[in-house]
Amino acid sequence: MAAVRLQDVAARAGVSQATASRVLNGSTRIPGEGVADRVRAAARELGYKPNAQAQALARASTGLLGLIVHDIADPYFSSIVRGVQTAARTARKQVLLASTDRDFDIERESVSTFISHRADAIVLAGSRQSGDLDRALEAEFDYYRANGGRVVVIGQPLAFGSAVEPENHCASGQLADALAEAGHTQFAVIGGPGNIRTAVDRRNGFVEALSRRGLTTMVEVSGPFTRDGGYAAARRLAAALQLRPDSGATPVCVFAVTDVMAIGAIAAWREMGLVVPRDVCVAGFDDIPTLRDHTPSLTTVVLPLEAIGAQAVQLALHSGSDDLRERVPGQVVLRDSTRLP
Amino acid sequence: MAAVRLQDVAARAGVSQATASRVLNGSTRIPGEGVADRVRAAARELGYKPNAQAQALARASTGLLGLIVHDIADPYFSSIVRGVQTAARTARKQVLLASTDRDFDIERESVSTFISHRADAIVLAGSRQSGDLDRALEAEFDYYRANGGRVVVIGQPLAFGSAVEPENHCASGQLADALAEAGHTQFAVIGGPGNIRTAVDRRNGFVEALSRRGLTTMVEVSGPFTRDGGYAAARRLAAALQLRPDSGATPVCVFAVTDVMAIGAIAAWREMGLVVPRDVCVAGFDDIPTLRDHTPSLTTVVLPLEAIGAQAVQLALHSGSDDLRERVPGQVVLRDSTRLP
DNA sequence: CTGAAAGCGCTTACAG
DNA sequence: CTGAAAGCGCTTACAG
Repeated sequence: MAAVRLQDVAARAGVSQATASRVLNGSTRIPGEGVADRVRAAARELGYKPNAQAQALARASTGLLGLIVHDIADPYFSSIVRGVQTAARTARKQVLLASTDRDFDIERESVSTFISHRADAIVLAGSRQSGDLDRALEAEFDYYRANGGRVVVIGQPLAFGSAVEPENHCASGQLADALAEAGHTQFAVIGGPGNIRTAVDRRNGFVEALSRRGLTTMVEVSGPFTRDGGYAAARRLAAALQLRPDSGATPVCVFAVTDVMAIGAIAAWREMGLVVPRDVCVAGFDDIPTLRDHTPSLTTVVLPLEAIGAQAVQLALHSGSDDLRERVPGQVVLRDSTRLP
Repeated sequence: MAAVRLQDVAARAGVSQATASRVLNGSTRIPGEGVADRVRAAARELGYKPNAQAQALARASTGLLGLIVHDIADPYFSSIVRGVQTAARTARKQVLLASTDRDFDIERESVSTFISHRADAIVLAGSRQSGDLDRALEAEFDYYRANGGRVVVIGQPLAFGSAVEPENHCASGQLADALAEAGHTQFAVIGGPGNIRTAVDRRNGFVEALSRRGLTTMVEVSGPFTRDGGYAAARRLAAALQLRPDSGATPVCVFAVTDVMAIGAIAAWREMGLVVPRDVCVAGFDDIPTLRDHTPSLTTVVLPLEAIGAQAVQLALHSGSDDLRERVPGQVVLRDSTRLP
């Protein structure tokens, strides 16, 4: 049994294929009521389903939205994807998903494949190298944009394309201020990869706000943007600061540039017998959903993750060749993990 | 600037379109070296990218894999999706993702859309109503399968299609046994929706294993398959059992049919001043990644979530019209949340 | 080994 | 308002 085609519907309704097409999909010029009804009835009886591939070929657009994330299992990204999904559904777009495992080769391949599939837009979530963008990737995007494709990035402003930009630098500064005003005097940082813009911005925003108050970080360590990256970095940090359980000393306040890293850090310290916030304090960034049930509750900068995903879809759907930029502020929330005695 | 077509490549290489097609995509009968090289060079110089839509129309398959989950932000599903992504990538398939928000209407629409896009296979993750499957959904699938589409479900065996089935009933029984052998004597259950097969199987497996030992649950409550569902159910359970902080009584052991619900339950109890496992014990199911950094550590049944996603892809890619069934055992792991004094 | 031509299932000017 | 026909960009028997 072959799939029923538009032609089958047309034959059954006793009209031409063009007419059937118009009543079933065409917007303007809907044929006379009687005809339209006959066509719709025929389509229903036959169980007609338009072939999206054929429609895409005949029309300009595919209705496909390409979405690329570093790791779909990371709560930061899965929250964003949720927002994208919801917005895409109301816009009647289908989402083509790629999770790159933080591998830039895979990322580039994904872009290439999405272009082959003629996605109407490509959303790139997760920051990239700052400075010189991968040459090959840029070439892909140039080609894509030249052919009418829209690209929007979440997290880093590229030299081209639209962007949804969390105010990482500014919000990190506000976090530093809030912490200092809460009485913290000693700071340290667990940063991310040096070629990831988001990591760098957050670290800089924090450190610069501190220096404005005449404060300096005692130590800085860094690692991959993952739970394990935070875990490993935290061990090095503990060694550097010679942290001891219940030493009685004023706890150092550590800024982990990501909630996920902060959680890894807390796990590492717990294994060493260190208690947060008694022996060491820590703040994160993002406000991933997981935090809700984490102990101790984590001080962080709240980012509206789902809304960010939805906004990316809005920018992606925006007709017009101009590139848009949407800034998203973060909100500092102090919780148990930075509570002073 | 229009996208470069195969014809452009052929012209530049001085060969026919058929030849260009064969060297660039066709498998058998690769033309002579010289010709092939010229075509490849032309394709590279022009930046040719095959139009996947056109290829899909001309060939039989689209290379698309439709994946439907209840909620992409739920760690259970995002872990599975990660496994699907990885397997799909190695199989060179693209993933079309739909997150339904646990709405069966949206689920049906997603299936319908995936069929329109002529996905080669559709993977449905998340259990459905047991018994009478949504009539409309079934009709969609019948049509789809009749046209060569493969469907594979994760979690529930449908009347048709392939399936990756965690051994919910059996593993829950093993969990009950392990708990009883650890010394627990009083039990309760936080179950899921009555029309969700997975929830029912897990509850039954647990309760039946208990009864084999002459034990009965003291109370059973249930709620939606979510963190908040577990939270609300836990409050009702606490009221029913009249749980009090530090009462000194032997803690009741509660089986929440999902880790996500168990985490919500612990949060509810914590707010009531109840301490796990001192005042109440709890075990979950799934072993979502989040558990790794949860306090207290949660007793659960480990399911290889990513592997399950990967297996679903294998079944989806399996050529042949026969339906396959893959059973996945769970492994009980006892942790702090059920530790007796 | 290579090419001319038909066909995949739709949409959309262009006529009537 | 409706239809005949061309075209979207590929693949693939069928000939040569």
